[in-house]
Amino acid sequence: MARYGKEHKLATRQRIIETAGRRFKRSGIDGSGVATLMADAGLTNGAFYAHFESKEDLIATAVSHQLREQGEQLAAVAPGRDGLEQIVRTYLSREHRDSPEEGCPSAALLDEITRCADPTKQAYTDSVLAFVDDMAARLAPHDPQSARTTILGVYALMVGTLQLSRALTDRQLADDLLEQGIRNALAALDAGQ
Amino acid sequence: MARYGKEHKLATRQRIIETAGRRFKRSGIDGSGVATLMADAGLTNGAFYAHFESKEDLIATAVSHQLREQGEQLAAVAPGRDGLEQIVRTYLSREHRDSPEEGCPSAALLDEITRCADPTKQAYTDSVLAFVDDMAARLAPHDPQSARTTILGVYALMVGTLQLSRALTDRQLADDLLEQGIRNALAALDAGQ
DNA sequence: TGTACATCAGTGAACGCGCGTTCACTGATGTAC
DNA sequence: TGTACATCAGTGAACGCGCGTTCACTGATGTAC
Repeated sequence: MARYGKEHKLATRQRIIETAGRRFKRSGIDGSGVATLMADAGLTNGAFYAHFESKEDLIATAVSHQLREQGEQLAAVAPGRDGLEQIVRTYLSREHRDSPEEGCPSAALLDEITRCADPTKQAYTDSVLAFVDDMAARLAPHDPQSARTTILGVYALMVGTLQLSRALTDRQLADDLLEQGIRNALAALDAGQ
Repeated sequence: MARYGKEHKLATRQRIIETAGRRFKRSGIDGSGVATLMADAGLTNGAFYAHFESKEDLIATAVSHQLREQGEQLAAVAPGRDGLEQIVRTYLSREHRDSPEEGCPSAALLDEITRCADPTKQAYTDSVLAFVDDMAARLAPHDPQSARTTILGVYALMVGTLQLSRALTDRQLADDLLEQGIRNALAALDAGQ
C-alpha cells in the first residue's frame, strides 16, 4: 500500500473531507475541533495544514462535498413526479430525522453556515444550486429554469421541517410534523407544475 | 437607584437574558462565550454564576424568553386569516432576513438547539407549543387542537425558508425564495382550514 | 543489485488564546441599637 | 441621629482545558548511480 505520492495524499484528503462532514453534522461546526476531525480520519492534528489552508477551508470543502453526495443520492431515484414524491418521503422520514450524521447537511448545519465566512456561503450556494437545478430538471424537463424557485422552496420547507422535528421532545408531535411536512412539500411541488 | 435587594438582582438577570438572546442569535450558541455574554449586559464574567447554574441554564432560559417575546409580537396582530397572512409576510420579509439579531430564535439557532442537552430541548418544545397553540387559536378558534399541526408545519416551513434565504449569496435568488415561501405558507394555512 | 541520498506524509509538542467555572475579595446598601 | 455590623451584587484573577495554528522532526518510499 502506497504511503507516498500524490495518489495517497489525495486519498487521505478525501477521507478527511468525508469523516469531517459526518462529524460536523453530528457535533456542529463550532463543536468540532481540528484535533477531533483529524482523529476521526485516523490522523493527528499536525497533518491538517498539509491538506487544508484553514478550518474554514475544510468547512467549505466538506459542506460542498456533503451536498454533492446528497445530490448523487437523489439522482439515483426515478425521474418525474413519482421520483420527487419518493425523495420527499425519504427526506421527511423518521429514519432521516433520527440519524443526522448520515443525512442532509443543510438540516444539520444551515444556521451555522449562515454565520460562516463569505467564501463558505458562496460554496454552499453553488452546491445547493447544482443539486436544486438537477431536481428541477426532474420536475420540469422542458423548463428547468422556472422550476428552480419551486424546488428551492420545497427544499427550504423540508429542511425546516426536519430541523423542528429533531428539536421537539414530544415524539408524537414530531412524527405528526413530518407527515404535515410531506403534505406541504407535495402541495408545493404540484402548485409549481 | 437600588443596587441592592431582590428587585435589582432580578432586573439584572432579566437584562442578561435579553442581551444573551440577541448575542446567541448573532454569533450562535457555541460562538458566544460567558465573558462576552456578561460584557453585553455591562457586567463581568464572575457575576454569571450568581444568576445562572451554568451556560446551558442560560441557553434554555434565553431561548424560551425569545420565543415568548416572539409569541407576544404575534399576539399584537389582528386575529383571523388576515392576521395570519400578515404574520407570514412579516416573517418572510427581507427586513427579518437581514436582521437575525432581532428576529426569530428558531431561524437563527434551530440546528444548534437540536444538539443541546435534553432540558434545553424540553424548554424549547414547551415554548414553541405555547406560541403555536396561540396561533392555532387564530386559525381555528373553535378547534385550536386540530390546527396545531397545521401551524407547526407552517412555522417549520417559514423557519427553513428564512434560514436558506440567509445562507444564499445570490440576493435575487434569496428574494425569490422568500416570495415562494410566502406562497407555500399561505397555501399550507388554507389547506389546513 | 546495492547503497546513498532526496522526498514528503504524517507526528507530536508547543504557541497564545478564549473557553466554562470557581472563589476570595470589594464596597455600596440596609439594619440594629 | 449616628455608628457598628450584616448582607450580598458584582469584581477580577485564577483553575484546567481545548481551541486553531506552527514547526522541527521522523521514517517510509522513491530515485540515482
